[in-house]
Formats: sequence, structure tokens, C-alpha cells
Amino acid sequence: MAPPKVLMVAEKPSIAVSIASVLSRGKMFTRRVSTEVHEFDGVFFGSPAQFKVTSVIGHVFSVDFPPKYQDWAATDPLDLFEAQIVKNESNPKAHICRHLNQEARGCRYLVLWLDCDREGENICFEVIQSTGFNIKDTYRARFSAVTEKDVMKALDNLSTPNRDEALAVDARQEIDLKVGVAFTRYQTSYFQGKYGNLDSRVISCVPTLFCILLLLVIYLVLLRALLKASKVEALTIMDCDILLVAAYFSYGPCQTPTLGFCVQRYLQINTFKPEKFWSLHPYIIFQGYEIQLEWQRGRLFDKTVAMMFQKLVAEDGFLEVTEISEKQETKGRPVGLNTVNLLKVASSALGFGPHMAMQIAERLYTQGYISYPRTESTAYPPSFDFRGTLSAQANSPTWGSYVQGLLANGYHKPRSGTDVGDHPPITPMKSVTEDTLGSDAWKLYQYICQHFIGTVSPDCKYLRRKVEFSIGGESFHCTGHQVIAKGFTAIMPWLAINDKNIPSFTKGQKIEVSKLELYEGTTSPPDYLTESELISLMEKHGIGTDASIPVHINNICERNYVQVQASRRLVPTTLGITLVRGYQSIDPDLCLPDIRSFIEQQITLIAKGQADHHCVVQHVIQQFKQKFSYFVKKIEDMDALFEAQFSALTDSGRAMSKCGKCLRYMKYISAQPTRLYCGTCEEVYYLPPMGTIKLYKELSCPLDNFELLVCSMPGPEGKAFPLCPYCYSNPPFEGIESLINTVKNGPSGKIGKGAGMPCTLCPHPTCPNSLVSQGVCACPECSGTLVLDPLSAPKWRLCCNKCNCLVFLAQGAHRISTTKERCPECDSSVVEVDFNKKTTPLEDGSTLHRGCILCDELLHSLVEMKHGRGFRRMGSRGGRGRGGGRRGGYRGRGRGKMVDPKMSFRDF
DNA sequence: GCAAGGTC
Repeated sequence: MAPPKVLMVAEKPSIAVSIASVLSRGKMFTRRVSTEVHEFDGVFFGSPAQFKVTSVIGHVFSVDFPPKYQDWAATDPLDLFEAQIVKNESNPKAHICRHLNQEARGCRYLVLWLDCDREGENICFEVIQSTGFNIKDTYRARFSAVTEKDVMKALDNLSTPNRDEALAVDARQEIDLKVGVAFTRYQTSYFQGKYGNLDSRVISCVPTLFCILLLLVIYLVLLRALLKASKVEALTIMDCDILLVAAYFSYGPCQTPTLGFCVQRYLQINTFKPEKFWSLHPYIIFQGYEIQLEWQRGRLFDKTVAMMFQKLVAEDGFLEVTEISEKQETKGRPVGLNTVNLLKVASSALGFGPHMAMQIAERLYTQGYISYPRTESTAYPPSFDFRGTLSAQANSPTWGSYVQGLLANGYHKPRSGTDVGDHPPITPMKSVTEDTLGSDAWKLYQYICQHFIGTVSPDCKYLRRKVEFSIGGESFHCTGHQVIAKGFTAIMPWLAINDKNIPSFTKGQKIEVSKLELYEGTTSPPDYLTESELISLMEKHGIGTDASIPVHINNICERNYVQVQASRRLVPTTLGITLVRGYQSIDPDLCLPDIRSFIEQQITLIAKGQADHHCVVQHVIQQFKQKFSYFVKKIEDMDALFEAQFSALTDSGRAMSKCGKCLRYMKYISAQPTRLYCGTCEEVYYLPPMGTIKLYKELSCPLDNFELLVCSMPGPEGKAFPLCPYCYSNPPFEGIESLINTVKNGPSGKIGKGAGMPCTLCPHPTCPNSLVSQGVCACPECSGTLVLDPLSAPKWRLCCNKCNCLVFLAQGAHRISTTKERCPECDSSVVEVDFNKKTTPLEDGSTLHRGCILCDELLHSLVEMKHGRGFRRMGSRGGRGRGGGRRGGYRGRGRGKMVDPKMSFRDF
């Protein structure tokens, strides 16, 4: 009987070769079908067997919706959450499924050599499905390196594939697909074509021959990518070179938080408020050195205090050496290089974007110059051949002599690092010259070599000397460095420590201050996020994987949400900012990194066998479905931002008042719904639908720093009231919504669109414009409060903060203001009237009079009611919320009536 | 035309 056949499948062709080479000891027959198949004879479970080792190329299948859901127009994105999903072959042209099926014929056993992570476990089941193998004839080989030792060990310890881990990946695929596609289709259908300024992204240049040629080249190179990523609508290179690209509105649980990081930094920069600070800089001249000493207090933000210390130091005049310390410090050599760190260095030091860096690294890998470039591990496997890898670099013209030194004097064992069990750190495999590789690939290869050599080099050692001084009760210091051994910094010179000499001091020595400077500086905002910082943030928050991080960054660039500028800093575009501001205004979760961690945490329950796959998927999908429905319901909030930013309205708006967040002027948009738009913060603030809006002196809201406005209703009897644009849309006090009952909610459901809290409803206890400060007494007509109209002079009047009731006071008075005093009779606010000298009704010709407009006979006689039945003194009732009591968690004049309607004038 | 994850 012929020996049984064993089919072995690896995740990629290179692993298949390595495994086959180890097991066959190099004696194998290789044929090429869809992927290579290596055949040889060997021993399996102690008996002779015929082996076939082949591979897939990553995932065999990927998930999608069935054909009936493919038509955007005919599908409600909400239905996608409940839709069945199908698995299609990832790369139909490669015929991997057919290949596996054919190779499996006649085989007795299947051994799976997929990468040892969740994705690998999932691919195991894709292979089982493709081959049609029975699970009892299927074995899983688990290995962390493709060395002889590891491969043999894995073969001796075959186990079974982990279905839970595979199901976790299935769950992730379904969730990502449904959430991403539903939001992307909905947003794109809603916004695409809606605003002219948004859809015509225009790239234009002077029509020179060079530009035409350049554009043609760009066109040819990018056409495929552009066609995939966006709709190319027109390309003209006649009189003006214009490339029109339809804006795209994709959403994804990885790409959107990635964009979120960039916009977050942009907002930090734009809302940054610089502060002045002061620092003391004493100088000494000693043994020929002029040294500026560092103050222990660092910076102070109060000039007076800083000047006080300056005086103390100046008066003393002599620094006493109080402490001299000398310590040997170590700067450790690097750990092994993983993908994320390679990408960070490529971006920050070599100027390659992550996408390009990976392309170069992949080419170096397939050409055999470096090891596998997608790895999370920074620890080398114990069996790693350091001597062999180093020896391969011994002839390099650039670092050959350094390497020879290491080989001769003994290289160091690398620092431990972390072993994730995927692939070893990225290392050079063989020596190559710049001429062979070309400039870009050489730069990356050079770094990989330097980093590897660095990991087996000695640490850098240096002496750190610190001298501390005391003067006028204040402490200062200076530090010096002296390198003892360069160590690895000899091969990685950009990490070198520079010598810094300081003179020799002796304790107790007194040195005169040669110059004393009170340095005045200003705090500055951070700069835009660098690509390298973004990669760190993504890694920290678990957004994407080593292989997909470059893809997500590339996506947000290609879709014009961010642009890469000088020093590879990522500057969000108006489109990118508006998208994120939109999510923030509706559901901030949508653009926060937690959304990814939430999904990860849920599917980990499946991977660990702690929860059922179906239940978890259902639960998570339902949660996202709810978020989606809410998003659809609130899309107008996002639309308001797009409209303000991309429609013609933005240009017509005029500057009105300052935003409290960025202190820049906001634009007033008079078209209904009237609103203010802050272009910097990308925020819309709705205003009352009626009336004229003006700046209210130059007063600001004490709560949010927004400049106040006054809204005046038309006509001589139209009321006027101040408002803060921010508080108006976002009332700051809990429960205030129930008090704003005369106005209706806008379509967004928010207090906003023409309905909100003006200052005359604000319970702020000390703001001079609040209801508490300006309210006088209860309205005789409704449940409102009569509030002093501060701009009504000389036709002094009170306006009800709810209805149209107006009450005129002493006409022609020079000034009328509220006081903190209350009428003992009716609890109304006592007002102070400064009468006009010529017309004062006061007997002795004096002008100042204080009293209650209800109980003071003089003042009450001057009161005239408009839009109301009568206005009389009502004994001890009415007024401003008896005893100033706290009712309904809210303190304010006249507010008592909200609880007890009898408190109003009207009920008498 | 959509997501994110493999790999080339």
C-alpha cells in the first residue's frame, strides 16, 4: 500500500518554502500551480508519508452582502444591519479555493501552518472549507519562527485549530462590514452632490508645458487608484488644468478614529490660548565659561511674583554652590525592530509615508534583503543567528569595520523586547549596495541594518554632572554631560549624546551673578500631528494592525480628509474637519478610538470561548443599528456644518461676535434659520428666528466667554433681550429646558434653531446680565419674570422674559438699575432710579431714588403697562420666588411660580 | 462606489 499523503498549507508562499525546506532537508520537488507546491517524502506519525506543502495568499475569502443589497439606490442602509452576509473568494483570479481543493484530492491528512494569530486561525477554517477535509483528519501546527527547531517541535506537537478564535474574526468581519458600509452609503448618498463647493475639489495650476506633462504623468499613475477611490468626473488640460473629484464620505471603525486624531490636534491648535510666562535666568562667568542657570521653579505665570523673586536674587547677588553630584547614566541600545517602529522612523527621519515604506520593505523582503517586514515582535527568537546575520554585513563599505569590531570583540545579546509569537524582528538577510537598490530602498535598508547592528552593540554610557546653587532663597542648577562610551550610538549617530562641559565647582563656593534676566515667554500651541505620532496613537489605542495602519492613513489622505504637509505633518482638510465635527455634534463615540476597543473587547469574549458568536454579533450589531438610527435622525446637525462650510451662505455671512472657544469672529448668517457660524471651531449656533441681532456692547458671558448679543423685536413695542450665542443653544443649567416652554424645539430636537435660553432666563447667580441680576418682578400676564431692558434708556422699560408684556418705568430717567436689595413687602427687586435733573419728581431737587416699582408710591405712579390688563401692587405676593428659595434645583427671581402658580400677579 | 484584515 502506498504511504498516505499529507497536505500542508501555510499562510504565504515564503513560509511554505521554509517549512518544506526544513522537513525535506532541502530535497523537494517544486511545481507551480496557483501557488507553489513542494513535494517530498518523509515521516508522519512515525510512518512513511508523502508530503505536499503549499500555501494560500492571506485570507481565501472575504465577506460581502448578497447581490440584492449591492444597489445603493434600492437598499435602505438600515436594512444592511439585518442582512445575511456571504463569503466570496478574496482574489477570484488566483483560484486559491480550486487549487486547495485539487491538491487535497487523495490526501489523507491536512496540516495547517497558518500564522499563529486570530486571523491565521480563521484562515485555517477557510482552508478546511476549501479542501473539504474532515476536521478529524485536520491538524494545526503552532510555531513562532520558521527555524528547523521550531518547525520540528510544531510537527511533534500538532493540535487542532481553535474555532473560537476563528469565530471572533468572523464576528469582526461582519461588524466592520455592516457598520462601515451602512454609514458610508448613508453619508455619501446624503451629502454627495448636495453642496457645489464640496464636490468640486479643484486642483489647478498654471498651464505651462511642464504642468501639462506633470499632470499627465500624475493622471496615468493615479488613474487606477483614483477610479477605485473616488469618481473622476472631468479632466481638462486645455486652458486651465482642472481635476474634478467628487467628495467621498466613507466611515469605518478604524479610519474614522484615525481621522479623529488628526482633527483633535487641529482643534487643540485652534482653541489654544497663549499665556505669558516668566522665568529667571541668572548667568555666571566662571573659568572662562558663560553659563545660564536653570531655575528650579521653571516657569511662573504671574509677572508680579516672578519680579519679586528677581528682586530677591538681585539683592543677594551671589550664588552659593550647594550640591555637586556626578552619576553614570546609560542610554540603552534599541530592542529589535518591528513594523510600527520602522514606519515611524521611515516617516520622521527618512520622509517616506507608511504606505510607501511598506511597499519598499515588501520589495526588499521578496528580493531576500530583509526578513519578513510585518511583525509586532521586538524580541529575537532564542535560536536567532546573530553571528551569521552580523557576518553578512562585515564587508559593507559603510559599517563593515564596525561590524568586524563587534565580531572580533564580542557582540552583545539584544535587550529582551516583547515576543508576540508572530515573526522575528525585521533584520537584514544579506548585504547589498546602494547601486543595486536605488536611493529610496537603500535608505530603508540602511536603517534596518543600522538598527540591527545597534541592537547587538553595547549601551551608550555617559557621566551626568549636576551642580546646584542657592541665591536669595531660590534654587538654580546646571548640568553637563561627558560621554564615556558611545556604544550603539556610533552606528546610530542621530541618537548620540553630545558632550557638554561645565567648569569644576566646589561646594560652598560663592560666585557672583554676571547677569540676571527675567525671561518673558509665551506658551505656544502644539503643531499638527506628525505621521509618526499618529502611528503611535493608533498603536496605543489598538486602531488597525501593523499591516493595516498604513492603509488607514493612506485612505484618509486619498479621500482628501487630511493632507500631508512639510515634515510629514497631517493637516485635516475642511472636509475632514467637518466630518469629525459632525460626528462630535451627533454622537462623539463615532469618531473616538473607543469604538474599536469596544468591538475588540466584544469579540475577545468569543475568542476566549466566554460568549456565543451569534449572541455577540447580534448584540453589537443592534447597538450600532441604534447609533445609526440616531445618526440618521440627527443628520441635520451635521448638515448644518456642511452647509455653513460649503454653501454660498458662508461667503455672504458677515463678522458678528467673537467665539468664546477660539476668540475669533463668527459669521452671522441672516438666512433662516438665523445662526452664527464659527469657521475655526466648525460650530453652528442658532439665534432667535425674529428680530435684529447686534453686538451687546462688548460684554462676554462669564460661563463660556462668548460675546453677548442683543436681539430686538421689530417696532417701538418690540421687546429686546441679551443672549449668549453658546448658552442660547446649549443651556448651561440642568432643567432649564422645562422653563423654556414658550418656544418650540427645532427639527433637530435640540434647543436650538430659534429656541433657546437668552440671558433673561439664565439663573447665573452673579453675572450682571442674568435673570437673577436683571429680573425685577413677576409678569402680570404669564408665568414669566419682568426683566430690565438695559438698552431701553431713556424710554426705560421692563420686558417679560416669556411673553410680550412690556412695562414702562420712569421715562426720561438718567439711569435705572437693579440692586441686590429686595422689597420687604413683595420680594421684588429694589431698583435705583437716577432722575434727570430738570424733570426730577423728587421734592428737594435731588435725583437719586431707590424703591420697589410695586410698593413705592412714587415709582409705581410712573409705571405704565403695555400689552397687559393692569399692573398693581399685590401685597406681599408676587415678585421673585419667595425667599429666593431653591425650587426645582433652580434659583431665580419669579421662579417660584413655576412650582406654585398662585405666586403670579395674574391669579389675583 | 462601501469596512478591515490577510498578502503580493
